[in-house]
Amino acid sequence: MDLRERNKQATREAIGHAALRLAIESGPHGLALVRVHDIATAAGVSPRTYNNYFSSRAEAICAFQADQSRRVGQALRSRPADEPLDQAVIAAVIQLYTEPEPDRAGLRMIMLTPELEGEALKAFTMAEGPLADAIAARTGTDPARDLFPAVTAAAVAGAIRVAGRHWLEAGSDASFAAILRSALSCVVPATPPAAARER
Amino acid sequence: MDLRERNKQATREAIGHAALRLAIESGPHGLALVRVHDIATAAGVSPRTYNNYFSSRAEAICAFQADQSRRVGQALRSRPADEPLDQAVIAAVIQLYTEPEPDRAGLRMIMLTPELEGEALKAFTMAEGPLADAIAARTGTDPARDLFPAVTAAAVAGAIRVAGRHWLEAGSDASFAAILRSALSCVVPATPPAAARER
DNA sequence: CCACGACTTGCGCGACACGCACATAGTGCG
DNA sequence: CGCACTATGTGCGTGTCGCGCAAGTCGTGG
Repeated sequence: MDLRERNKQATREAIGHAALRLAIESGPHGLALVRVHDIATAAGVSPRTYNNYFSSRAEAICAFQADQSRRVGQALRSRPADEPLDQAVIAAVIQLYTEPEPDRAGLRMIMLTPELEGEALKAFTMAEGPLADAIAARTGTDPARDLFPAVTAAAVAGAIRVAGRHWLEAGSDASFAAILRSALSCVVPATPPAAARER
Repeated sequence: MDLRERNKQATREAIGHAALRLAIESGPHGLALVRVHDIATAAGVSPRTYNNYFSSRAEAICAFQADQSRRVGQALRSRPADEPLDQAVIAAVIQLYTEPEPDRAGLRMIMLTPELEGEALKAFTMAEGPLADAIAARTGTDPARDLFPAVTAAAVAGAIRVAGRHWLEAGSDASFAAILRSALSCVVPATPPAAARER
C-alpha cells in the first residue's frame, strides 16, 4: 500500500472519527449544531479537504459503519468452505461485529438520530453487494438468475440492523453476539431453497 | 377527513408527483439540475411551501414510495387470519405493488440514482415498523421479546427492494409479481421458528 | 357573523457543496 | 541524486438550500 494511500485512509478515518465524536458530544438532538468547520478543525484538515472526502456530515459520521459493512463479504469468504451457510454467516458476522467491542454511544448516535437515518441505512446496505457475491460463490448459485443470494444478503443486513437496535434499546440482558445469532437464524437457511439449487 | 386535511394531502401528492416527473425528465444524471423552484412552480405552490412539506428534493421524489411502504402493514392485516404467514405476506405485497401498474421510469429513477440512495432506502424501510407489528399480531409473538417479527419485516422490505432492482435490470422476462413471489419465498417462513413459538 | 387557528407566502440569514486555481508532497524515471 | 509528473491539501468565490420569522389568507366552530 502506497504512502499516499495510507495517508488518504488515515485522514479519512481521522475525519470520520472526529465527526462521530463531535456528534456524540453534542447530544442526539444537537447534531445540527455541529459545524463542518469544527469537524475539519478537530481532524486537523481544512473544511475544503473535509468535503473532498465526504459530501455531507451524515456521510462522515457513518463512515465507520460503512467501512465495517464493506468487510462482511470478505469475512464470509474466510470461513471454511464446508461449513453450512447459516453457521458460516452467523460466525462471520459475529466475529466482525464483536471483534472490536462495538461502541454503544456511536451506534446509538448512528441508528437513533433521525437526520442520520438515510446515511445509516446506506452504511448497512453497503454490505449487500459483496455479501451477495460471497453467498453466491459459496452456494454455487448464479446471482444473475437466482434472487437467493441478493435477497439473503439483504435479509442479513436487515437482521444486523434490527439486532443493533434491539441491543441498544433492550439493555444488556443479552450479549450482542447472542442477539445477532438469534436475529440471523430467523432468515438464513442452512442451504438454499430447492428452486435455487435445482439449476 | 377534513377539507383542510384533504388539501394538505393533495398538495403533498402534487409536490411529490411534480418532483418525480421533473427528475425523470431531466434524466438520471441531471438530477442535480432540478431546482427547488421548478418543483414548486410545477406543483403550483411557492418554494417556501414546498419545504414546509419536504426538507430535501430527495424526500419529495421518494414520497410516493414512502407512502406505498407505509401501507404494507395494513395490507397484511387485511389478509384472512387463517392463511399461513408466507402466503399472506406474498399475497399482500403482490397486491400492493402491482395494483397500480408500477411506473418503470419512476422506480428506475428512485432505485438507481446514487444521490437518491439514502432516501430510497428510507422509503422502503418505512414498511418495517407497521409490518413487524402486523406479523407479530398474526403469529402471536411478542415484538418486545422476539426478534422474529422485526427481522422478518426487514427481510421482506429487503426482498421487495431486491425484486424491484431485478425487475428493472433483467428486463421483462418475468412479471413483477413473479419476481416478488420468488424473492419473498426466500425469506418468509410459513410459520415462525420454534424458538419464537415456544414462548 | 365573527374570532380563532391552520396553511401559505415573502424575506432574509447562515451554512453548505462544489468548481477552480494554486501550493505542496509523493512517486517514478533517467 | 535530481527532476518532471501526478495526486492531494487548501483558499476563495458562487449558487443553492433549509429554515426562522412575520404577515396575509382561508377553513372552522361558536
